[in-house]
Order: sequence, then C-alpha cells, then structure tokens
Amino acid sequence: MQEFVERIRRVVAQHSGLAPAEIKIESPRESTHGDLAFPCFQLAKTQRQPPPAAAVKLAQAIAGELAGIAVVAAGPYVNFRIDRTALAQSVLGSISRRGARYGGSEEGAGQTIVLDYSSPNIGKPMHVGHIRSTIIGAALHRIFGFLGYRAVGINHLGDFGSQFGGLIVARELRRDVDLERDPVHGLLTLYQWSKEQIATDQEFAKNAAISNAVVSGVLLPAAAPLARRHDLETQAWIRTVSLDGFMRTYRRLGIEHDLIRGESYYEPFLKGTIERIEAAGVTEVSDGALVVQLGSLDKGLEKTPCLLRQSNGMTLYATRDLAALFHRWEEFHFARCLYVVGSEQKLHFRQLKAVLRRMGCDWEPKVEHVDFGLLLGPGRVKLASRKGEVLVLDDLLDEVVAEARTIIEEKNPALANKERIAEQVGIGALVFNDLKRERIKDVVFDKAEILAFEGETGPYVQYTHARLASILRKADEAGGEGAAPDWARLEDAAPILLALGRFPGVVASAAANSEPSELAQYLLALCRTLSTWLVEHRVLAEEPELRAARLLLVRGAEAVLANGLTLLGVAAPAEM
RNA sequence: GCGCCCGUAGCUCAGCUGGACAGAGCAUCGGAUUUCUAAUCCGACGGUCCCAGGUUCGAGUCCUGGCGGGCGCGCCA
Repeated sequence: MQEFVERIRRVVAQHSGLAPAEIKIESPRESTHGDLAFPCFQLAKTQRQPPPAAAVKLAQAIAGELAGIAVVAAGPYVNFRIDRTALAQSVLGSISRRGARYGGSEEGAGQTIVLDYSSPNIGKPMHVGHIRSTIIGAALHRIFGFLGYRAVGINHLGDFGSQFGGLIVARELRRDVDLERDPVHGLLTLYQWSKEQIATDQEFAKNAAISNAVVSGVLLPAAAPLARRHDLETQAWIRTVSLDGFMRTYRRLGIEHDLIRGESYYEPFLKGTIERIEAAGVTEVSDGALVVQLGSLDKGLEKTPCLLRQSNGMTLYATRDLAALFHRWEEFHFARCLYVVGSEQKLHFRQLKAVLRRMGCDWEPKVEHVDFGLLLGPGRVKLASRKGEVLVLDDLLDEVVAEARTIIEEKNPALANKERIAEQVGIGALVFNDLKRERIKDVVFDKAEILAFEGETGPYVQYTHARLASILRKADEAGGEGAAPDWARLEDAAPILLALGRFPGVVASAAANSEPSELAQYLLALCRTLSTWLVEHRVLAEEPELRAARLLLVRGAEAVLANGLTLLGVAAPAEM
C-alpha cells in the first residue's frame, strides 16, 4: 500500500515542484472518488490558476507515468484508483510474506523505549482504578516491540508509602485472616481494618507509626521497641504476598513487565539525587524544605515549586521519581521514556520535566507523560478507594468471564474448550473496552457496558476473526486445490484490501501518538467492512480461481485481525 | 483566584493532525438465517459539531474571548 503512495508522491513531486514530504496523499471518505487523492489547492496557488485547472493539468502530466494506477481529475482533486490486481497482489503478498509480523517494522531498531505502567501499591488490592494504566501501558509495550524498539516495561510498585505501618500491626493482631488462600481479599480486609483502627484506637495508631518509621528507615530497628523489631520481615512478607496476588491478575490479563522495581529500589539513590540537583545550583530552602523554583521556566509553575525534601528530612514522591528518572536515563539512554499515569498527575510530571530543564538535561523532551482520563463511578463521581467502594479487579474479571460463559452456553453450546474461550472472550471484552476510546477521555465505570458483547466491543472483533478462521479451517479440511487466484475478481473486496494495506501505518501512528485507541478503532472499522462483505459473498462454494483469490483475502484479513488483537492484548481464538 | 484538559445525534464515542455532502455503536422502529458462526448484516429515525469573533481558497479540526463540565494547585502519592 505504502509503495503506491510513495510512487504517487514521487511523480507528483516531479511535476509540481513540491517537495515529496509536503505532498499530502489522503484517502477519500467517499470510495467512489478513488483509493487515494491529492488536493490541488496549494499547487493552484503557486501556479496562479484555479484549483480545478491545476488538477486537470497535473492529471494529464502524470497519467502516463503511473502504471497500474488510474489518474482522474475531479474538481480540485486528482484522484487515484489502483488496479485491483496490483492492489491485491501487493497487499496480500506482503501479508503472506510477513505473516504474524505484518504491520511491524524495524523503525525502532537500536532504540530503547522505557514505559512505566500499572504500578499498584503494595499492601492494597488492585482495584478497577488500576486497570487503565495497566492495559494501556501493556498495549503500548507490545506495539513498540512490534516496531523493532527495545521496549522496557517497568512496574514502579508503590512499596514505600505509609500504608505499611498499619498493615504490619494489623497482620499481627488478625491472624484469623487467611492470606495464604486468598491474598487479595485478605490484604483488603487487613487494610480496611487497619484504617479503622488507626482512627479509633490510639495504641494501634502509635504502634503503626513506629512500624512505619522502622520500615521507612527513619528509626533503626535496634532503636525500636522490642515488639517492633520484626517489622522489616513482616513488610517483606506482605510485599511477597501482595506481589503474588498482582502476578496472578497480570497473568489473566496477559500483562508483562520487564522489570519490577518499586520505589524502594531507588531508595539508595535518593541522597545522591538530591546532591546532584543541589550541585546544579537550582535548589533553595523555603520554610525549611528543599525546593526547586520553576517559575522562571514555566509561568504556570510559579506558585508550585518542586519539593525535594520535607522540613522533617523525609523525601517526597518527586524526589523518588527524579531518582528513578536519572537511573533510567543512565541505564538505557532511552529514545522515549513514557509514564502511563492518570491525568490528575499532570502537574507532577510538568514539575519533573521543568526540574530537568533547569538542570540543563538536554534529554528532557524524551520524557513524556502519557496521561489518561479519570475512571469515574456511577453519577460521574470520582471512583475513590474509600472503604466499601473498592471493586477488586479480580472480582471484575470473574464477573466478565462468567458473563462470557453464559453467552457461549446460549450461542454456541457445542463449542470445545468452553472455559478457555470464556476466559479469552470475557477478558478480551474488558481489555478492548479500555482501549477503544481516546486515552484522555474520562471513562464512567459502567458494568453493563463492559458486559455487553455486541456492537463496538472486543468480542465483535474476536467474532469476526473467528468467522474468518472458520472459513480457513473448512478450506483446509476440503483439501487445497492448486487453482491460480483470479485477482481481478477481488474488485468487490477493494475496501477490505485498502484497509488491510493501511494496517502498518495505523500501528506506526498508534505508537507515535502513544494512542492504542487508533488501532482499536481501525480494527472495528475493518470488522464492519468485513462483516458486510461476508454476508454478500461466498468463498468455499465458488469456482476454483475465484475461491483461491477470496481465500487469500480471508487469510490476509484473518492475519491482520489476529495481529491487531494480539498487540492490544486481546486473544484471537479461532472459534467462539 | 491561577494552571491544564474536555465539550460532535437522546446516550457512549470516531472523524486519517486544515480538505470533497459530518460517521459508528447503543437505544427506538422495520427487515434479513434451507448456503463458510445472526456475538452478524440491511433500512428508518436522529446533528445551529457549546456560543461569538478571527486566520484561511477551505475550520468539527488552528487562534482569541466567553459559557458549561472535570482535574490539579509546598512539606500525601
């Protein structure tokens, strides 16, 4: 596909005097106009003639030089229509050559992209609020890998916070809570109970504070009361149990990280980080706290300096993130470092970048906050992790899989591997649902929407894929006849061929914009085109040459859907 | 108050980074299955693209100012 665009661009450049880069070739909305189009408004201006005249002149000039492409001037546009045989051979040929790698490239060869995503807090269950960072980040991780980048996914666990003190004490007092069998709900129980106790029980609150000081390194274990000296062990144990729970959830969701590095990992670097920033001469002391003033670089940050150290000596979120950032830069020399974190933290990342700029780090533009909108509860209120309101992620997964199971029982009771497919379809619905909208849009958590498997959903794409896979399976069973495909008879499938040809560009654009929704939207549109075609055309029952051509088309479409779904983290079962 | 984001059909959203008559899904109504999966498809209904200016041959898309909603704003993360 891209080869046609390049050829057109080259020829237009020769005859217009415009640089190839500034020649925008677009795909007309209305298919009757052609497959590709070049608007002549700019050109008309430089040639000092009306656009339609420029279009006619250009069309006449280049018509002979584009073999296999019909050139027609239509009003102010020059439209191009690619010969169907050439189109089919080019698109289906490159899909069959590249197979599962079709859509990928080597554009990222030799470059590293660091992605920070998911990053839940140890000691608390993963709830629905973590789902967006996790799913969007993991999708981007796969997409960059597909484009040849070395993608490094980091899980920046929140294992440093003040939630530990209460949990440690609660753990000791509530041995009745079973953390072995069900760590997720067990920890949730302990967490909620400890918050209650801190509010109501002074003795508990005091012990929690001491424990917190011990695990935060403020109070040496040797100096702590006898009862609190094992806190580091308990903390490590909670971390393990908690992480086990996360890993179980990640496995179900198909989430992978390359590195699990919590905030505590960077603790040894905090001192050096502060010294480094001080050495750059950008710090000052304000009300006893160490800060970097940022107003000189960014007027909007005048009243919000970056705090590096509290007046009590403790470091802050920003300090740890800066330590991590320096560490990552030195380790990877990344081409981009993406933080997949909610938009409510925009100020924080703006501050970090401003600190880097003040320090003269020229790699500051490579650091990007890939922000996404809020997950809102019913009634558009912020979904807080307040007690009672937490919806544990695993419970949601169970629910969506149960729904898939019910629907399979209703639609396809004879299916083999029902349980496995239910898992794939249910999880697929959930994952796709989070990727189909533009990142920045707020999402109202609506269980009914997640459980709906019709319309613009993951199961719709999976279903379309399964129908194609079914045709291919039956073709294999019937045995292959070696008829030569009659490409010219794929005329009625031109919209599909054009869409399949666009796939690599869509993947590249989704990566460039860190926007998986571009890929999700593309897949939905492709499925609509395919579904319409499928009701009007047969494949297996046709005469050999037509059958062969359509089989190649189906094979190509199946591959693109499978590749696209896989990139998003949605399974592509052959039957459902 | 200041900073940033969002505003397209009753609802949820696309709209290829400024191009041809603004498109889907859901909901409502009406159709399609002796034939490769009806989790599908076709049709109908539904729009002052929040408002007002501006830039441009051309604006849903860019700029300015409003209006409405959201998020954030020094010792939490």
